[in-house]
Amino acid sequence: MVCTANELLGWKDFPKGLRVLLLDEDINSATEIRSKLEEMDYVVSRFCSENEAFSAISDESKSFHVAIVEVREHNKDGRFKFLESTKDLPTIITSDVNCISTMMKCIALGAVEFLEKPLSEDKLRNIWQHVAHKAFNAEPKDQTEPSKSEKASDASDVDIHLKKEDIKEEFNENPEHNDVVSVEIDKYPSPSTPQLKQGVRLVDNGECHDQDQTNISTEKECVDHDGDPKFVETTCDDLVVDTTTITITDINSCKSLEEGIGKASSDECCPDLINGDKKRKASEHPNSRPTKSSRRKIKVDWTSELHKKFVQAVEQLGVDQAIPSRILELMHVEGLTRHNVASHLQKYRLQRRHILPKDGGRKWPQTRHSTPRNYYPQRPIMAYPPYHPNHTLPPTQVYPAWPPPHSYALPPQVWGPPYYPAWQSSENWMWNPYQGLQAETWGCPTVPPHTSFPQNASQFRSRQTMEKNSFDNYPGDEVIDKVVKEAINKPWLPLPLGLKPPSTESVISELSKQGISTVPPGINGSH
DNA sequence: GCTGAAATAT
DNA sequence: AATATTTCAG
Repeated sequence: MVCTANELLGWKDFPKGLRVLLLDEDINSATEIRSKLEEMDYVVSRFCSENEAFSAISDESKSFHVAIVEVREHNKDGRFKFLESTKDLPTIITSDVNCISTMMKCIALGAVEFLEKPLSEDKLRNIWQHVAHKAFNAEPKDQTEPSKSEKASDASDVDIHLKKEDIKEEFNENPEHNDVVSVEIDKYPSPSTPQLKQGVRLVDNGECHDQDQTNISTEKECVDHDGDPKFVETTCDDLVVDTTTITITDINSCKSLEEGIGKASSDECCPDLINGDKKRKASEHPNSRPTKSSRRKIKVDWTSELHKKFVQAVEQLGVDQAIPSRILELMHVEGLTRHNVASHLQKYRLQRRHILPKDGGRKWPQTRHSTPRNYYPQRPIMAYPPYHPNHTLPPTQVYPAWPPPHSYALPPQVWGPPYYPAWQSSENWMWNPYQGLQAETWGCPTVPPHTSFPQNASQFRSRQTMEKNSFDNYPGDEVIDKVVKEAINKPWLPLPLGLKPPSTESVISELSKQGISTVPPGINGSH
């Protein structure tokens, strides 16, 4: 009875000649359907009762590829029986009464599709799909290869299960419907329409069995990915449910750890905390709160803010005196270790060494969430935050004291940007108020090209002038000479570490000479 | 015990 | 490949 794939492949002009069993009491509708089907070169046998249909089916000489069965309130029991008895025959249910519970039961009993009357040509034209689907679906069973056949039946089971879930879910809101369906669903062994399958897959959220070996592992992978520091940027887009879940988890863990901070966090805290969790899990008891002694060190994410602090400290000490322990002291970041600082300092110095000899290397590898800030041909870097209409900030907010008080309250291993004005997202952090006034990158304060901000430019030019003065404090050599020259010629480039920034007083006095009287607080580490 | 450099890990 | 941590000699 069931059309095989081979048959289909050899079927010339498919679906012409498709034999359709039509079970419809209503002569008018039956006639209409028949004529439409016959127009499409389908072969239609119409029956008024199940018994007639049964006998036709049992007649070896006739075999049907697909059935269209009309269901009404008074005949539904018989139709249910018909469905149960003809599970191999793809059966389309049709009715002019759109009773969802009846239809659902039909579907549960194996009907491949429900079509509401009247049946248009469009609806009827593609009924062959069920035949094809059945044929291809049934193919493995016809073959002797055990593994394949097993797989197929597994898949079928999954589908059934999913369908069940689907139905239950859909019926949850309506208990009355629920028992109609639930009684017999379990017996349902049979075909599903392509549509159903698709629907099922869409509904599939990974809760299901079998297949879930795959799903689960995928999910695990996803989780692992999420544990990766890059998670926030690279989410598992294709697994919506998983992503959402993980994201929520992330947010939660982030929040819980943030509670100690009592302030808005940056995007960055989550990945790192997650990362830390992951590491802990990998090396210790999962879910256990890590004790300071036992846990492996959590990787410090040197965010731009943290690094800013670092550079601040280094500048404050001067390169010569900048040693890890003192930097650490000045940074006032709880949980940060001397080792962390030492390591960072090492990198800092190495990079600096690489930078100093020539200009070409004036780029620092950017930390995550950082954006290259050295050359922005099309997007000048500003030393002041843009004046957004919605963000009229008081001066103290634009130039907060350094370091901000919050940072002292940071819990261990949380070094998110310590001070983020509400308007400042990680995306536009480069507009931060310190820039240009503090060397907040690797000794690379970013200042606007003076064409954009003449006022600032003159400010910085004057700073550079003064730097030349302070340069006298250092033993000169060709390299330094070159560097200083360059620093003067290119005031927007970073101030070499070997050059100490001028004192606040001298800056103020210089600025006032140039007619700039308003100096925001917090400059040059003066808090 | 600290520092800085190198090695190693992620 | 970049960057953080760990190791190790001084």
